[in-house]
Amino acid sequence: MSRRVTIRDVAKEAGVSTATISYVLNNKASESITPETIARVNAAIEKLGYVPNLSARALRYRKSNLIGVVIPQTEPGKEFMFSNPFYGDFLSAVEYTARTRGYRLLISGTSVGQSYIEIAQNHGLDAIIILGIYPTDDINAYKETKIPLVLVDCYRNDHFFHSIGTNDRHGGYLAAHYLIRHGHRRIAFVSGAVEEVGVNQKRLFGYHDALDEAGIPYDRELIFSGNVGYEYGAETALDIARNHPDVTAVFATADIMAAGVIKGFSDAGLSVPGNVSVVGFDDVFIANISSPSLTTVRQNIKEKGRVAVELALDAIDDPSGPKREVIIPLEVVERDSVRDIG
Amino acid sequence: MSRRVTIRDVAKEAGVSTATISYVLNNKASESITPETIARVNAAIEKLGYVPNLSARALRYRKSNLIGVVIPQTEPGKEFMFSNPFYGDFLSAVEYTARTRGYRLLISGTSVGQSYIEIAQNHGLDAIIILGIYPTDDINAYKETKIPLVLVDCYRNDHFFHSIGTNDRHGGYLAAHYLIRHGHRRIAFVSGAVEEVGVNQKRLFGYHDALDEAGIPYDRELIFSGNVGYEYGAETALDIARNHPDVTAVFATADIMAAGVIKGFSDAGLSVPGNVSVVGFDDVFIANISSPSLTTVRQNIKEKGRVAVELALDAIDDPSGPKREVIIPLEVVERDSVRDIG
DNA sequence: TTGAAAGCGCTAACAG
DNA sequence: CTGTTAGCGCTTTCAA
Repeated sequence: MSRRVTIRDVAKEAGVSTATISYVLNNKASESITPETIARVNAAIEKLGYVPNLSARALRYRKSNLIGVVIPQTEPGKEFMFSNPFYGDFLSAVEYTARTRGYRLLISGTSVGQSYIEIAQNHGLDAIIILGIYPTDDINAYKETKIPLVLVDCYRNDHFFHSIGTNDRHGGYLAAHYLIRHGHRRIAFVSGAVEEVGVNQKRLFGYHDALDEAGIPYDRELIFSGNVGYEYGAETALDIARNHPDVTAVFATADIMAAGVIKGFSDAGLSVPGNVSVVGFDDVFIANISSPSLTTVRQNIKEKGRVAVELALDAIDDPSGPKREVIIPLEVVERDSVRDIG
Repeated sequence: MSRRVTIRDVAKEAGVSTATISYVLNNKASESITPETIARVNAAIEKLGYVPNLSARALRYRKSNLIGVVIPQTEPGKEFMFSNPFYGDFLSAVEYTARTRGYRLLISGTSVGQSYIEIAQNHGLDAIIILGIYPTDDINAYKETKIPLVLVDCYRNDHFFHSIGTNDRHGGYLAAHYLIRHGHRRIAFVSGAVEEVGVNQKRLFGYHDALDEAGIPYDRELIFSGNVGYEYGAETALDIARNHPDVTAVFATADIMAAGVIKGFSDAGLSVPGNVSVVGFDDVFIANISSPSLTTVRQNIKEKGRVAVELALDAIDDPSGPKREVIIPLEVVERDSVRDIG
C-alpha cells in the first residue's frame, strides 16, 4: 500500500472541500451540487487517478464488503480440499455472484488452534459462508459475534442462521432406488466420515430407506466410510472385490470417490458396469471424464453458490430477519456406469 | 461488522491508556511496561474478547496483509476457470503459504470493463499474484501503481517484476521427445490458444525442437488449438481419428485436455494406448484418474504456489530490490497412456 | 513507565 | 450549494 491519491488531493485539485468529493463519490446530494462542480470533481478524480480506500471506508461504515468463505481443509491447519472439484465449482459460483453484488471474497483456512471467528473479526467480514461444518465446530461461538452466517450442507442449524443444502436423505434414496430398479440387491455404500447429523449420515439413511422399501435386508458389512477421495474409493473397491464378491453395485457419496471405485474395480479385474455398477453424487466434471462416465445424483452447484451469496446478502441487510432454509433439488443423471441386471 | 470491542474498552477495563494496550499488543517497549500491567491488559483483552481491527491497522500502517490472486476466468467477466484443477491446486498452495506468513487472500475476478488494478488499490493489496497474464493485459499499468506483482507462467516479464514459471519449451520438448523415443513420428499437438510469447507457444517450440532433432518433418496440420478443456480435447481427438488416421500419438498441453483426447479417441473406437498414445502436461489428479492413467509432463504445482508467495513477500519487503525469476523443473511421469511402437 | 494527542482516509452531521 | 469538523480504531511521537 504505497502513497496514494487521497480525497484531499482531489479536493485541492478541484478547488473544493473533501466533503464535496465524498458527496460526488457517493452520489449523495447530487441535486445539491452544481453539475459543473461535479464535472470538475470528476475531472480531478480522473486526472489524479483517485481510487477510494476501502479500509478507510470500512472503518467508517463498519462494513468491509468482504465475504469469507470457509472451505474444508485436508487436515487441520493444512491446505484446502480442492481435490474434490465440488469446492472449486462452488467457490467460482460464489465469487461470481458476490462480485456482481459488489462484494469480494476473503479466502483463508485456519491454522491449528486458530478460530475462523478471529479471522472474521480481524477483517470485519460482513458475512461468512461455511461449507460443511461438523458438529465438533462450535457454531454457537458465531452467534455471539453477530456476524451473519450461511451454512452450506449443514444439519446443525437451529434457524439462527440461513442455510442451504440438498435433501441428502432423498439423494441417498434416489441413488439406491435407481440401483434397485436396475435389479441390484447387494449394494455397497461408500462415503466419507459418517458424522452424526452430517450429509453422509442422511445419505446413508436414504440408502436405507430404499432398501427397506424394496425389502432388502440392510447389511452393515457393506457400509464403508473413510476419506472423501479417489484413493479411498479405489481401496474400498479392491476390498469389496476381494471380500464381497456378491456385491453388484456401489453407491459412492461423491463423484471423486466413485471415480476411485471404478479404478479399484478395474485394478481388481472387474469392469464397470459389466461386473459391477456404480452411482456417484454431485455431478462434477469428473462424472463426465471418468470412464465409464458416471451415473450420479446431480446437485446444481452453481445454483448452490449463487443462493448462498443471496442468503448472505440477505442476512447482511436484515441481520435479525427470519432465517431461510433453501433446499437445492437433486436428480439422477444417467450415464454409463450402471447396468440393468434385472 | 457490528459493534466491537475496541482498544479503548480494553484500556478502560484495565485502567490504563490506549497506548499501553497498543504497546502490549505489539510487544513494543515490553521492557518499559510493568509485567503486572501487561498481565492486567492481557486479562482485560481476554475478558472482553478483544480482537484487533485490521481495517484500522491497514489505514494506519498502509498495509493490508492481503494478497490478491488473479485467476483466469472462463470468459471475460465470468467465473473462474476452476474446471482445470491446476488452478485449485495452485490456489491451495498459495493460501497455505500465505497463511503461515500472516497473509490472507483476496479473491476476485474482474467484471467486464473493470481493471484488477482498481480492486487492488481499493483494498490496498500488499501484493498480487497473477496467473498466466496475456499480452493483451497491460502489465505496464501495474508498474505505476507500485504494487508488488508476481507473474506466474508469463513470458511478458521485463524483470520489473518477480516471476515464476517452468521451462515450457523444454517441457514441450520432453513430451515430444518421449513419444519419439517410443517410436512415434506422427504426433499431434493439442493446446489452448497459442498466444505470442505464451506458454503454449513455448511448448509448441519445444515440440518442434524434438521433431527437428529426430528429423521428423513438422506438419502444420497436426497442430490444434482451442479451449483449454475436456470438450475441446474430445472434439479434437474425433477430428484426428477421422482426418488423420496416421497419427499415432498426441501431446496435449494440459491434463484436462489429454483426458478429453482419450475420451474422444474412445468414442471414435480407438483405444489409448492401443491405437494411439497420449501425453499430457501438469500432472494434476486427473492424470491419475483418467483411464488409462496419463503419462504426463509433471510440474510441481504446490511448489509453484509456495514460491509465488515467497516472491510476493520478498517484493513487499523490498519493493525496489532485484527481481528474481524462478523456474520450476519439469519431468516426464510415466503411466499407461503411451505405447512403444518402435 | 505511562498518557495525551495527532493522524491514516473517509463520511455525514451541522453550519453557513 | 458547499465547507468545517468530529470520529471510525489503531499506532506512535512526545511529554510527563
